[in-house]
Amino acid sequence: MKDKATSFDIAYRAGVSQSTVSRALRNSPLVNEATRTKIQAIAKELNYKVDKNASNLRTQQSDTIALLLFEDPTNDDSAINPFFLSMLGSITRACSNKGYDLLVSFQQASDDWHADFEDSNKADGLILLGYGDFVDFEEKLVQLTEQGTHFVRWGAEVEDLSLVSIGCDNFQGGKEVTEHVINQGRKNIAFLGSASSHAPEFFDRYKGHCEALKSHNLTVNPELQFNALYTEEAGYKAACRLIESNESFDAICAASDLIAIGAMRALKEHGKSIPEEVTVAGFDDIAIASFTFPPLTTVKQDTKIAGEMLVESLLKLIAGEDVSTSLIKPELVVRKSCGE
Amino acid sequence: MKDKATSFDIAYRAGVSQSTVSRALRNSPLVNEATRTKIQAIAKELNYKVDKNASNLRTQQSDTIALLLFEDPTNDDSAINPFFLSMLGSITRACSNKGYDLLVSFQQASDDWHADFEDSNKADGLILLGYGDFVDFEEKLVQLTEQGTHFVRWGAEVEDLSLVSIGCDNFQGGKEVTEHVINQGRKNIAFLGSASSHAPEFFDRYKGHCEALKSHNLTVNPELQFNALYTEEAGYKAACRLIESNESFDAICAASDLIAIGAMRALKEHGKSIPEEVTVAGFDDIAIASFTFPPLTTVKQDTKIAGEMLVESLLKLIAGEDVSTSLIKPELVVRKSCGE
DNA sequence: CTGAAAGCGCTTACAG
DNA sequence: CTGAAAGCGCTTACAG
Repeated sequence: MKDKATSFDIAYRAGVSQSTVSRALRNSPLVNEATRTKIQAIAKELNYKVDKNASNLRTQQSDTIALLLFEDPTNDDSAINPFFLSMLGSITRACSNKGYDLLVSFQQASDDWHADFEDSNKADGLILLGYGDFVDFEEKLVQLTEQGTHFVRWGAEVEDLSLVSIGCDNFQGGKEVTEHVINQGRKNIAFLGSASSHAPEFFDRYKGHCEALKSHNLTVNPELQFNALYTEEAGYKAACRLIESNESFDAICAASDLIAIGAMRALKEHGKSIPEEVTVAGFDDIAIASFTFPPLTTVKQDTKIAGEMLVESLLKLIAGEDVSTSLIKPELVVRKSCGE
Repeated sequence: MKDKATSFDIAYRAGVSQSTVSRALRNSPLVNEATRTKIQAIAKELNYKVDKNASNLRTQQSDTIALLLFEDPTNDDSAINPFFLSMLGSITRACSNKGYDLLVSFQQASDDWHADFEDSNKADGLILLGYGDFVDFEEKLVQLTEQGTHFVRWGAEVEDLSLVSIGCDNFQGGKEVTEHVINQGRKNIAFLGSASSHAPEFFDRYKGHCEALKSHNLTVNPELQFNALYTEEAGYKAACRLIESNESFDAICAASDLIAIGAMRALKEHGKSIPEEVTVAGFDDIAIASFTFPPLTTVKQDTKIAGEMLVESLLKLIAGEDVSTSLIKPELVVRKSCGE
């Protein structure tokens, strides 16, 4: 491998100063047209690329965004949650489109992740994405804000904290899907998913769920809510508890598709037909949802739009513009798991 | 936001020189224990982080790897292929474990992607991942090699090119799955997937497929091979062509799970029962494969191991060690789409 | 329009 | 064990 060319090499060949080379390569209008053309030709010929470490050091910005995907530590080695994987893809694409590079990092318990990337000048800003106990997480958000770090996060809006969140309107989504289930004639509807401030997204979906029940004059039976977090296994177990509880139920609204899929597995094992005996609905619309049997009725969170909004909001924030928290509209996707 | 602290700020507070600060923070054995402790305490207090641009510029390395995911340009805005998405996740995790950062970039037609990251000193090496016409792609690989870029790629081994590839033993996988189908009593087995050097992975799977047929004294009928590339839609269309061809067939081996899923859709639409009338097998074992109806028998490519091997091989390469191309063992995953 | 020069914040050979 | 100094490769105010 030959040594990399520097701007001095180009200057030498072009018979100009290194400053002029730098200007020409940045398309500065200060530089003479002919000189610029010549310099750019030489640069191309030498396969020259501006050294990003040097230019970033000089300009104190990196044109790079860091994506921190934090996960439940219990979930160590297993597959990444498909919804977040899809977000990862969409954010990567949105960054490419904006000419930014994306540094991706998975975070576990490490307690100083919050600042590393921006403080070490590797990224101009951060996108936070993931799950885990929100109460623990909140402290870190406060720290980040205090340090003046530029960041946006995916998730539910947080009261009393002035940070930019992009999230799905979970309340609305939970309400719409439950209304659909009610319209299919179901009355005893269980909710599988944690309903506490430790998992605010799920909690909002549950609140929307309850709202739908109330507005249709159905009673909210707390015995029909079972906690479950982020895995298919959690959904399976919650459904087993529901079945063994002897509460009567004819429908399940799950706080996520993965939970719904686990619930379907439990129902099948217990000989319950879907959707005849029990209908099942999910949330997220991950790719798998179209392929379950029966295909899963769910609420789509548009990851493509979400990724674009996260990136755009962060870039505005970095540019010093005002950015407001915003909600993405959920969309009911009717398949067959709640009847035709 | 207060200004970031530099090593000079720390030096000032600690009453030592900046060189000593730098040494202490890098845990150099040269530095006195007490001095080091003191300096590190101050650094922590000031929330100091080494400026990576400066240190990378100085050391000429970045502790960063770039992942280039190139895609078929026709596939512009749709979802990313789930198999590659899963690889992305596993590579990210493997990098984290090794203490490297990962720069992710999607590449389309752009014709000078090959060098950008390493030449601009943003990354120490490259991982190439993706699909598209291999013949076009090959030229770029040659260029990369000539420039002395450090890179590894996921994919089939390439003769005559000395580059490091990590890939699945596609021949073996194609052979095993076909043998399974034969053992289920099927004789007229169609293959859905391109069989040409433009898609070497698929081609190898097809070769393994043919080998299995031959070794069981079944004739290879070229009329039963239909081209299809990387999408569910392509699989659907190929299966339609198969059905309309009036060739008789009782089984389909697909070159990927996505193709298999598309084929299942076509079969169902044409009223063919799976697995009774036609069995279907895929390749990859993407997450969706367990949830199709019936669940898809397929060949697993272990993305977790693959990601680790790609990262480890690249790090060795960067360190100047010899690395050999290697193959990952495929694993037959029997579900119900080929009968019990 | 161009050049000489300073400086971004580190790491590390050199000298002690 | 520690410090003074050079230098990594750029960008950009300053002077012309």
